[in-house]
Amino acid sequence: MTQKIDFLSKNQQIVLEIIEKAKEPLKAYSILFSVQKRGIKAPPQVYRALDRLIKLGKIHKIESKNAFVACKNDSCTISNATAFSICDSCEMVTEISNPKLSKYLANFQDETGMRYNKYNLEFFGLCKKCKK
Amino acid sequence: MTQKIDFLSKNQQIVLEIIEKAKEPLKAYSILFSVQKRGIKAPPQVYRALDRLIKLGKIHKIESKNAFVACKNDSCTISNATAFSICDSCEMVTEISNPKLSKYLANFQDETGMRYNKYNLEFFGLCKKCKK
DNA sequence: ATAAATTTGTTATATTATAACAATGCGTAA
DNA sequence: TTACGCATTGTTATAATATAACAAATTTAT
Repeated sequence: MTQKIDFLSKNQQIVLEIIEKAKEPLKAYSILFSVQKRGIKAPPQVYRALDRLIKLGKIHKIESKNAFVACKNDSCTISNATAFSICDSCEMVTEISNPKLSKYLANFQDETGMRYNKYNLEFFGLCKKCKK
Repeated sequence: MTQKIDFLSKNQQIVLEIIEKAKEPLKAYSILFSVQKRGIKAPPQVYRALDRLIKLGKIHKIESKNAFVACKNDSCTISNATAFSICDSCEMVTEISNPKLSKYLANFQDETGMRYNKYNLEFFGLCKKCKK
């Protein structure tokens, strides 16, 4: 049988904890270094945990940064519709949860008639702090 | 003086040509291999050309694939608003140019009042061919 | 309990990208 | 013209990101 959908292995819990504590997106190798004391020794262990956590919607990957953030939305158990706000100056990343936006994108249909089951949107600009 | 904005160096022309000819997104190292006959020998030469072409809006990077596509929109000279349609099965990528979508995203404002000068959107699904 | 299947650990290596510095070209002011 | 400063290009080396392949351990099905 395949792994139960709501169960996290030890490694997955450790990795998730680190990412949830972090105030900014974490890189895979920085996660690796900070969990080496806890018994995770090699990249595949981290990447497997990351893959699984992504599938569960517990974390998201910021593609433009190759970094990972915890999903702030408690009820989010799928990872098929994500939008982020990224500051070009301080690199702050926040997840955007805007029902209008989600609805607009989920229903978007292009000229070819192709329909989508997943999207990722990354906005870049200067955050309030950095604009001052 | 800084490089003229509408002038492409030899390496930039070569790299652009390869990407324009390709029917699918190209990876940096696959570009490198195919241009070695033409005198480009090392990664930094390719990456510099790619960076410049991106800034000029001649090509775009598909972040989820670390691959590069030519901009189909002739008049596109900036690279600050991109949207792509990506087939999960055949990996086909096409640029979406939908004025409504662009307008919607360009004007999007989140709760924090942060304003954006750039966005990248990637849609995933099955293309017509693969859905059959 | 044992075989089959899945998950986890481990080693090695592939892939993607950039730092650092040298060589070359290019504009300009003496 | 030449020599100086500055930007661009070439080159070597290496950093950063990610996965293949297989072994060991654990779980599941019978």
